Amino acid sequence: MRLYLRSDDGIASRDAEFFPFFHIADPTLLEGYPKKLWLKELSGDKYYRSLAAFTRWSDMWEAVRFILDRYTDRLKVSAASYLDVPALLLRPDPVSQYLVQSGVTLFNGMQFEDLHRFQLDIETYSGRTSRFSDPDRPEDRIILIAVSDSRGYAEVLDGRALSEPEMLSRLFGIITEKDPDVIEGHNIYNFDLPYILRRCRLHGVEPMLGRDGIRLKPSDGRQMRTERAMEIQIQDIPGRHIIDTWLLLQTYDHSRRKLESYGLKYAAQHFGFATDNRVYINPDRISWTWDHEPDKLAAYALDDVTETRLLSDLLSPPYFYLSQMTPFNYGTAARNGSVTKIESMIIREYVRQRVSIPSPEPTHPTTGGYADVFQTGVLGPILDIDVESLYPSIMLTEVIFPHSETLGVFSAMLESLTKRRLQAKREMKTAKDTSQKAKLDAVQSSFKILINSFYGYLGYSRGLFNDSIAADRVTRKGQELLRGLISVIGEEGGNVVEVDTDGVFFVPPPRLRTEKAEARFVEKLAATLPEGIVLTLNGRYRSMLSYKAKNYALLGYDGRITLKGSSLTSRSIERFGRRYIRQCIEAILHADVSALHDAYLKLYRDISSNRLESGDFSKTETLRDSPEEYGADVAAGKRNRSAPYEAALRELGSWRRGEKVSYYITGKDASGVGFQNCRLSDGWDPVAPDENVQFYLKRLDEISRKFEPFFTPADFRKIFSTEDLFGFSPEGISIRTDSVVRDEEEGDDSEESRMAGEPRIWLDA
DNA sequence: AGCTGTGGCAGGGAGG
DNA sequence: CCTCCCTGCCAC
Repeated sequence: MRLYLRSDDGIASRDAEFFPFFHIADPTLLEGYPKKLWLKELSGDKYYRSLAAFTRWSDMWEAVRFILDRYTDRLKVSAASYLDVPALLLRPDPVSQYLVQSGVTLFNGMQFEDLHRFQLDIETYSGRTSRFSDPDRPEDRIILIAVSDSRGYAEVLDGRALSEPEMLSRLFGIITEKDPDVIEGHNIYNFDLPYILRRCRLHGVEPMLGRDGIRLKPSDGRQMRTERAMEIQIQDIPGRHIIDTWLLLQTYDHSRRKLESYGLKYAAQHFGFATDNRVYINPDRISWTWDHEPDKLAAYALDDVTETRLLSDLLSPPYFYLSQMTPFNYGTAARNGSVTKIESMIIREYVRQRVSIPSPEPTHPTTGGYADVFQTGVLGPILDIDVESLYPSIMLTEVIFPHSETLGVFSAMLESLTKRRLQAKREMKTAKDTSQKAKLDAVQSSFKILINSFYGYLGYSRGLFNDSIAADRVTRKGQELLRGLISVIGEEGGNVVEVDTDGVFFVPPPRLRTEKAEARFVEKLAATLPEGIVLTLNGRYRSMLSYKAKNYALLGYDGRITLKGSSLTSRSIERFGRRYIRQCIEAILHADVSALHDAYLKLYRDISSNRLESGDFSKTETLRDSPEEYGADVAAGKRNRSAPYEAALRELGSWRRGEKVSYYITGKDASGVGFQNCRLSDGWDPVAPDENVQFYLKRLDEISRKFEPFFTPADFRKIFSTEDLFGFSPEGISIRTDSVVRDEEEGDDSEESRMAGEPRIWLDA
């Protein structure tokens, strides 16, 4: 056994802190030890030969004891349960979480196609209308299990022919027999697997999903804080990898932001692999369909697993290749963040060179992206340009890297990944074979995933090599580039409408008549940027409705309208409001003032005469905090009472963190306090509607007020009112376009304006 | 154990 | 009334 400790020439800036680790390498000596201890990746024994591991299993405990003896006051020691790691360690804080691999990587030489992938989807029954099926309620249960695999197999286990325990046993039988490497599902982490496990517990069936049983992780419940949060109960299915296409879809959309929902059916349509005869069933009609058209439900479930496989075909390959670059196995690589991956790669080099690792520095608030709106109203035509990979490009051209990272791994990695990505993209273009093309595309996407998080790492408070001053320099440079671009566009006769971080929407100079001329103009703009900063034309639009910063609508040359921004699209706006906003924007973009008035009038009448359904005026919100946390915060005066929580307290009593509830406002007048006048939407009765008409009419007017800036006050009052006894006429009403006046340099408070221009970073004197 | 960042808009309640 | 604070959601 060799034990490496930080050497005196280590690079940690604070000498008092260091991180010992041990490293033992020689895989062959591991043979003869119990499989359970050293087999983790069970895609077939042949892949284990490349695994580095401890010389002897007992060495690990020897090392732990050694460290404990010396550093017992500082180290919180935990034994890693995996042996596919040659180095581990144990320290008070972050490093311990990283599995460090020194040499050869898992899955080396394997292709994505080599994996045997298995898809799984369950349909469940709910005895109560419009509530999710609950695995802890005896009346609720699994009614169908659809399975398929990447080798053409597909089957539906049917609750009509089999009891629930029989279905479960059959499922485990199939999995054991097929013995796949990967189990895939849409939202499988949050729904299918936990549901299956709970039912297994209920029936006393062993959940034999893995090659060696299933391992559970007690949920600590602390993970619900973040957006991506989930209540993962499954730590691992030994021997198999779990791929959740729902998670992959979110990650995919994080950088592209094109998806309106993360539903499987929506994704299948978005990516264009939904078939014409696909069966669609409204989620809240599943139980009804089971009672009345069970065959239809079976067909639906089968379509689900098919689409899951196709979605996975598209989204999961990059993670397979990431597992070849990082010390994370396939399933983990598809689940953890990219910052973790980058850091593990850096640490790997430090381990290899036996240089110690610094601890994270406290982070300071840093400058962010530059966002601004210069014009509001309807403008066109519009060009959308953006700087490609703005922050990574700045880091490379300006040579901005963490100061504590002395080996230069960070910059070398970013450079090499960028180079290799470009190369993969080039090869992809010339590749003849479609499967080769697909592989290269996956490889270049996997590089992109890493490249995009180098900047984020700088400001990440728990990054071992973080450097928020460097992060601030990057964003400042980004702001500088954008401002430069804006002024050049202005000088050339363009009219900048809206800017955000790395992109600009502008009206090109009127002298440009053709698409070609626009492209040449963009090339000219690109030429004004420094070497290494690439500007591209992202899109062309017939017109744009500019509302506020980060809030706008685009009308494409194909007639399609896209809305952006929380004030126009947010799910926290009632459905009737979102629909109404879209109608209004469509009308404004087409300069159809009558349509605006009609939309207002119709909605006004629908609300007044209770013609809307609860789904139209309900709000659906996530209960992020548990009943206890909410109660405590309210009692402590840290937060106000709010309608969704109060309604849930009254009607449900309790809930799980992260559960969503729909509620609406009741009562007679619009001035009441919301949390005292609300009900869960389940209780709404179309025969005796009790929604607060006055309140929702007020909401209609509030929402209408968004369009105030586009009209003169008199015109606005005419359009958005019901007072048209003598008929409404759009005559003489036009849509306003305004330059946004900003009160810079007002001089009212010189201290404040000076501060605004100052770095937000402060350094110790 | 597992967790990238900042900036902007909006609604609701409490308190001046 | 208005302002402040908190929370949620969204753009990049």
